[in-house]
Amino acid sequence: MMERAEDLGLSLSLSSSLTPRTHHVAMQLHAPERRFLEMPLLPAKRVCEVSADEERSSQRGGSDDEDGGCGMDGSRKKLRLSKDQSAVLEDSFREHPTLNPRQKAALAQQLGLRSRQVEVWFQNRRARTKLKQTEVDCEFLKRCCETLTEENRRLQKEVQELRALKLVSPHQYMHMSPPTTLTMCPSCERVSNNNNNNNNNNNNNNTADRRNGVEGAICHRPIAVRPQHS
DNA sequence: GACGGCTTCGTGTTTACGTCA
DNA sequence: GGTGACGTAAACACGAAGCCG
Repeated sequence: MMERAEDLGLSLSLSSSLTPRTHHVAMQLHAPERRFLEMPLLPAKRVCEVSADEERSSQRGGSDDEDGGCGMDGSRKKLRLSKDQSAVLEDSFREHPTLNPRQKAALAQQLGLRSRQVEVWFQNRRARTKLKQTEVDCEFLKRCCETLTEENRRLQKEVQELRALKLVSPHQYMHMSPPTTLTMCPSCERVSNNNNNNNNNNNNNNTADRRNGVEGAICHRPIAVRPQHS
């Protein structure tokens, strides 16, 4: 079952997921958090019972198995989140791909989970989002590569034809109309006016592409222009 | 400025669980 | 109904980086 990109929060820019940690403490509760706090606690579908107010979230040493996480025989039991819990977490993720401690605690309390579980869910969620984004980027670059290969083939053919013409009649060649060389960047489909603007245009295009969610739309290729005949 | 402790994150791996042939 | 293969996701391990005293 494939999840749609929007379901995975792929509309979020990658950079937006990097909330500066310095803001964690300073951030105040705002609308989504208040909404979480106002919502009723959801019954957690648990494989084993864990007290809701457990707050030990040490990532190393204090494993979940110790702090109420099942597994009397040492095996870790897996909690399966309910649909409602997943929905709330998804909503929260759309609002904030990363959580500050307050948000995490509020979410954990609301869902009847441990902070550590919320934290792990967000980590896995970010990883899944990145994986999906990578797949999308890969697909995009593959298409770019195909386009460029095709273009390269066409241009090589054109060069061969021109060389053949030059051998036949240099005089005739000088009076020909310019060849139909590339005047448009295939990646960003922007027509070049002059060489000086190419780099700037390309950089701007990259920025614009990222804003539009087209990650990986990188155009470093110089744009060929029609030869100037003086 | 160097250092250690703490926390969080990204990344890769392990493993429990659900589904399906 | 039992079973093995496979996919998914929760949990974990580990190193990197930032912050703070």
